[in-house]
Amino acid sequence: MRLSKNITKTIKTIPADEQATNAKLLIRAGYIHKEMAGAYSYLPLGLRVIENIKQIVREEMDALGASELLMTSLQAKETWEPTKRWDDSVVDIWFKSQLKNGTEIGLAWSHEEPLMLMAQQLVQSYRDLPISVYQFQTKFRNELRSKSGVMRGREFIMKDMYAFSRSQVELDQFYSEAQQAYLKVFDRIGIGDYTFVTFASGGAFTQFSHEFQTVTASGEDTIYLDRSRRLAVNEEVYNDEVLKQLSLKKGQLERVKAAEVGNIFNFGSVKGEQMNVYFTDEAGERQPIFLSSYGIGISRLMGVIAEHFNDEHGLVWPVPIAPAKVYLLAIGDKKTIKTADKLYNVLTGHGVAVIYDDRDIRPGEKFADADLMGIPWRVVVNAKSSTDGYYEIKARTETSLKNVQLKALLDIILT
RNA sequence: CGGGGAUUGGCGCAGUUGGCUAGCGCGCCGCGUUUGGGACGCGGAGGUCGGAGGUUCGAGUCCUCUAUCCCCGACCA
Repeated sequence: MRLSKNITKTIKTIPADEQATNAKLLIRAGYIHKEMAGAYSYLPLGLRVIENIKQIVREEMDALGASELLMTSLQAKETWEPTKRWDDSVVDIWFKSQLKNGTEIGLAWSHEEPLMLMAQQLVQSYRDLPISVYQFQTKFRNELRSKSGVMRGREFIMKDMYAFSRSQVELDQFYSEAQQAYLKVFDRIGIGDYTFVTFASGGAFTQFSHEFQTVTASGEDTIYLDRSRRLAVNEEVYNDEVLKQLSLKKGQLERVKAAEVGNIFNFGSVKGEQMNVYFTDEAGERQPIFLSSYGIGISRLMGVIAEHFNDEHGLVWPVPIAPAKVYLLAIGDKKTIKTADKLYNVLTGHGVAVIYDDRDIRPGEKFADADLMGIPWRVVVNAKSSTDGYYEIKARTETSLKNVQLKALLDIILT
């Protein structure tokens, strides 16, 4: 990406209508644009981060054997009535509208019910099971109060996966595999060390659901964390009995703020019974389908990571999700620029995502923007580079510079 | 939904007790000098003060209503 072609410009002043660190940084660096409270657009850089997160999640979900689909955001009233969840007094975050003919519709805040209805049609036999699907979808939730930048929006991107099983045993098996896959995702994204499986309220179906909570001061949740066991309990279910049940010791627990980046639910056969989704087993008996669902807040993750990884100069993206691996800039005359152009092509040719600052501005601004945008590697081509073949490279997380030749440069960047 | 704060060029802000052509910084445009950590000089463009109504000779400034944004709380399948 050539910065001269990018619609985004970094800004020095902090947006007055944002308090949250993630929003301030993401807006200043040109990753997102605020449309209204709780609704943000993803600009080119922000979209790359979103896509990078999605790709990691996609790979891990695929590894579980799930297949990707994409459902509609428009939902029918009838779909939600069997479970009573169309009712505003039961689910109070609906955005509702209607068709020209007066038919009521809702904007998707979850896809559990529509997915179940789809399964009713597509899944008939035990031979069709187990099966799991997932999607990256925009969810709409009419929050009374959205806040904290992209961490709690009225519109956000979520990965939701649904698994259909033939029995509780089969469900539990998948559930624990998915849990491992989730840990792997957060590891790969760069927040594995700060993200913990957390026991939370399970709703009407089971005693607990499992959340994945990332420790951060800006989090909305309070959890009690046992670091040695890498387990936590959400404050909402925290009591002596629960501690005993999980054999957690009060003295070893830390009370910390955290942001929920994932949540997995075990619905058992309840949903299948409620919505009349059955399959025929080996014996020819009609059995309710077992459902479990698995969410990851994709856009919230971007916010949580921005909150966690930054310094006084700006963002500091973990390498796997950074919008580019390299921030390339030239300092010097036309000949230097030509050398930088060449290097840009070489790097791009190796599949490296590069932000090439080809703007006609002073070096200081480029350095400042490289830092603010939080790109992992900064490569400088200077007047000498074209003659001696050395390029300067610096990591965003360090202050020391290295001068290396192309081969060494590639070694550093490609590993 | 309860409480608190805010709304003035693209962004961040200042505008004393109501008073003349509404200012400043950043950004933007032009010319020149600069070029390894957000340069500098000169010259420009751009706002009718969130919206509606009112008080007044006169309203960015006072009153009423309203919209939006931020924060705290409540809420969060």
